[in-house]
Amino acid sequence: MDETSRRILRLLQKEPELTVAEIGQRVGLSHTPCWRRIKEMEKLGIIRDRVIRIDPKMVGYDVSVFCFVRLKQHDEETLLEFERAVRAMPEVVQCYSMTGEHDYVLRVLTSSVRQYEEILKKALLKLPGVGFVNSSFALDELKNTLEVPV
Amino acid sequence: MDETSRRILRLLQKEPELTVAEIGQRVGLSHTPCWRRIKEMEKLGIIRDRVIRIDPKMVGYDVSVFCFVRLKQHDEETLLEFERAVRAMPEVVQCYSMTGEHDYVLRVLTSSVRQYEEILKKALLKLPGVGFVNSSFALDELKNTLEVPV
DNA sequence: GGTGAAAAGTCGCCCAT
DNA sequence: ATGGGCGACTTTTCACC
Repeated sequence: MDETSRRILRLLQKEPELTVAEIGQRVGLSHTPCWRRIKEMEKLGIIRDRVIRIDPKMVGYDVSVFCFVRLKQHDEETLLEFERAVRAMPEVVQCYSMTGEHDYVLRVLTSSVRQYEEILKKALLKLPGVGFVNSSFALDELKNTLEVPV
Repeated sequence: MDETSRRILRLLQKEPELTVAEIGQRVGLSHTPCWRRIKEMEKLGIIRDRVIRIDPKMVGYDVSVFCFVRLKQHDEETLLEFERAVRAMPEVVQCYSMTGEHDYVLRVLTSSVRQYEEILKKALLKLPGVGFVNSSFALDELKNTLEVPV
């Protein structure tokens, strides 16, 4: 990982449409070595993958909810069950275990506040081991990027 | 947006490596109409773009911090300044304005707890209008997907 | 809205340096 | 390690149903 590879990463993040040859050109490499560096970074796991981004609002998900969860018990089994259940819920797009007053923070996509009620009552509060849930609605998404400073 | 287009979206999300021809095959279309549908969804903004995902841990960002911010004042100008400043900080990968006890929640990437201190003192606490900051560290990222249920 | 062929362009991989 | 060249494959366009 030298400066050239970092420049390639920056370009790939900023302008994902660039072709390998174009990236090579901008970093002063012909397409073969540039391609090899990209493949190497993929193999190492630095580059995880390429994904498409869908605009949630365009398909009916107008609301993002942050949902702070405390568990009743903290034994290994409860944790694993909870985590498995969360991963299986497609509306939950992010989930982190946390320090501080809450055990987990989730971000949940819903079409409306009303539908969030549903998800909360029917799914979130019924997740394995859940003791306490505190929800905050996102009024606006100011920033949501995958770009990592390199 | 009929069921066929939704199936295309699902495939694009689950298996981004698929070629247009393969996707067409799976949804019962030849490659041209499939391609036209994808382009249409891009033009409509349903498909925002294609991005590469870098593994933050692989480039030295081992810690995600959730940072809850309350502003001192809530006039238009303070808000806009704060939001502009947040967007300019590359370590801040997500920022939402919120209902509830905090005005904003940010997710911040750092290399260590120590470096977070730095960012907190030198940047976050100095953002325009910031009154109060409460930070929680992410112990583990259980889920972080861009997949939207369609 | 659908098909199929053909063009343009990119990638992936050989080899030489 | 880099650069050049070439075949294979994908995307994109086009003519037509």
